[in-house]
Amino acid sequence: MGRKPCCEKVGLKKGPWTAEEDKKLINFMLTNCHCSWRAVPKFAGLLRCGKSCRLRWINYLRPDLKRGLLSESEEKLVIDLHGQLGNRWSKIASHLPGRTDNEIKNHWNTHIKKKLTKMGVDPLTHKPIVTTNECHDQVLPLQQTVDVAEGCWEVEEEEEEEEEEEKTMTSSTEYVTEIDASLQTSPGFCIEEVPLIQPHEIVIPEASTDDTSSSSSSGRSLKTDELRFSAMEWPESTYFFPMDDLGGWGFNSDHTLEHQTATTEHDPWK
DNA sequence: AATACCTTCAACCGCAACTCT
DNA sequence: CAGAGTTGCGGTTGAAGGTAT
Repeated sequence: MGRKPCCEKVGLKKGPWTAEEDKKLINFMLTNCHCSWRAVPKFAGLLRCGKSCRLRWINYLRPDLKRGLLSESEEKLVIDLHGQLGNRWSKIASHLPGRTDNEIKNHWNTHIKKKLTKMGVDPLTHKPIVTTNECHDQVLPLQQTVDVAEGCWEVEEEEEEEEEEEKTMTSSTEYVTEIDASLQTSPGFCIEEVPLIQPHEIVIPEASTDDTSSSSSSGRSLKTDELRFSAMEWPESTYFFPMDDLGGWGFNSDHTLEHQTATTEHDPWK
């Protein structure tokens, strides 16, 4: 006898989520975050199983998610952590605020694996890929592995000019420590926890005088437009897009949620 | 322009771990 | 303590978009 399925699957929808479903889930999660996932679809009015809702929320809708490709330092950190932890993606993700295990796993499989292979490092073992017998069983110390990785990225930087980012870390291990410290000091927000925000608590900040916040600019300059809540402050990585030109979920001026498809010219992630 | 092939990543599935009764 | 229910994790799939021919 098998276990009962996590939910009644008959009549439940599968596949990509629609904007309407997203809206229902976000509205529900922002006001009723303390009920079980199994009950979420029922109360949120969704024809999905709880598991699917959980996945959608955690991997895509959660407001503290960072979007876009992993930065160089994040990639290095992932390699470093993968060397220590293996395919324990959730553990790795816990060191990268705003990133999900699924995202990191995907990025590893599509980008990092290739990069490591290209530079002669086995992505599974983190050992150099060798053909000569003399190098068999030679295990690279972790730091050496990372150094090799850094060499590769230096080459890449020349090819594609990267946005300058503060990379003062002398090693990825140090970076891990720093991130852990920042997590511990973050103002009362845990990735695993969704803060209870009532709709009336949502406030929109005054427009910044900073030119870079104008809607015509691209990329992370939108930071100054990020919305804040009176009850608490969302972490740095939280982005609620203004509704004029960016895709994704955002709040209208009357504080209602709305989804909008991005125009490619303004979508910072394209 | 049409087609085939490749890449990406959101979403699914099965199972293990954890929690509750 | 045992069994049922719930949650979380990691592997895998497949649709969509991009690129090559």
